Amino acid sequence: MPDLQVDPTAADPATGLLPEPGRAELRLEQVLSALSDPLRLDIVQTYLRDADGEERACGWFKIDRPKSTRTHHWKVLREAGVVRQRQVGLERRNRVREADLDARFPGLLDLVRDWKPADA
Amino acid sequence: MPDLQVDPTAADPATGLLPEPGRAELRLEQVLSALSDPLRLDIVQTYLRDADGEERACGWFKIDRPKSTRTHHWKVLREAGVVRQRQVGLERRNRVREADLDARFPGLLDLVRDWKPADA
DNA sequence: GTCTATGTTCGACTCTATTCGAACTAGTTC
DNA sequence: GAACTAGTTCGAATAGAGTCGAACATAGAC
Repeated sequence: MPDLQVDPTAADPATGLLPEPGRAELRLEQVLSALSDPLRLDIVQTYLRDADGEERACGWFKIDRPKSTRTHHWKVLREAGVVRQRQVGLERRNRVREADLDARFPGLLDLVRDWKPADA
Repeated sequence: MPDLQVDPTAADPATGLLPEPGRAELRLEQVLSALSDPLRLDIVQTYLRDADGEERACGWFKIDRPKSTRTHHWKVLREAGVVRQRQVGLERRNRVREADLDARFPGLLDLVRDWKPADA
């Protein structure tokens, strides 16, 4: 008997979109928690500064960590609703959900854009 | 031989101020981390909404947790630079560092003020 | 088919956070 | 002095977050 359930971790076959919270489901505490890690803060800042609003594959961000670590952080960001991920062939293309975050938490992304890392 | 060092956790004898990071030392990731806990977010929001800018003792916030837990959360908030604590007699009087936070992270406290808890 | 590239999943480990009770300290009041 | 109060400190238990290697999956090029 085949399992007719849909894998809740899988990408939408039509759009390639991975599951994410809707705009109304965004939780401030979860977003803050996702952004409180320096590595993730750096990912989001790099996107905001250099990605020109385009989708960027994980590899575009030069993250000097093992692949499993990177996957973990992308997942945290996606589940908090900070980034949207779309599967295209082998790549997972990412973009920060600027419109959703600006609508729900105005000014927050500006703080991330202006952030200066501690050891800089 | 007496220890002439000053206890770095003690209140300033003159002002009663407990040690805290200066405005320039505030770190976005640390502030976000401090605010990512629902209990602490509630503390800060309660102050912003109801404290009228005045100092408030810990007991003024009706926090339904053991005393040791409350002490812990106040310490996290103070060390992140979110609140200032002043020892006055038996009480520890608290205030959110609105001017410092607005200067370094404009808009952040507005998000806290407008936050709606999950189970509300 | 093989090879390569991009990323996931799993399990384990470590480190940090959170929670709390019990004992304690220090003002205040009597 | 004793009693009360506001809060700390310590130690321990538990839960959670970050890190990583090894094995795996899948798409594309050849």
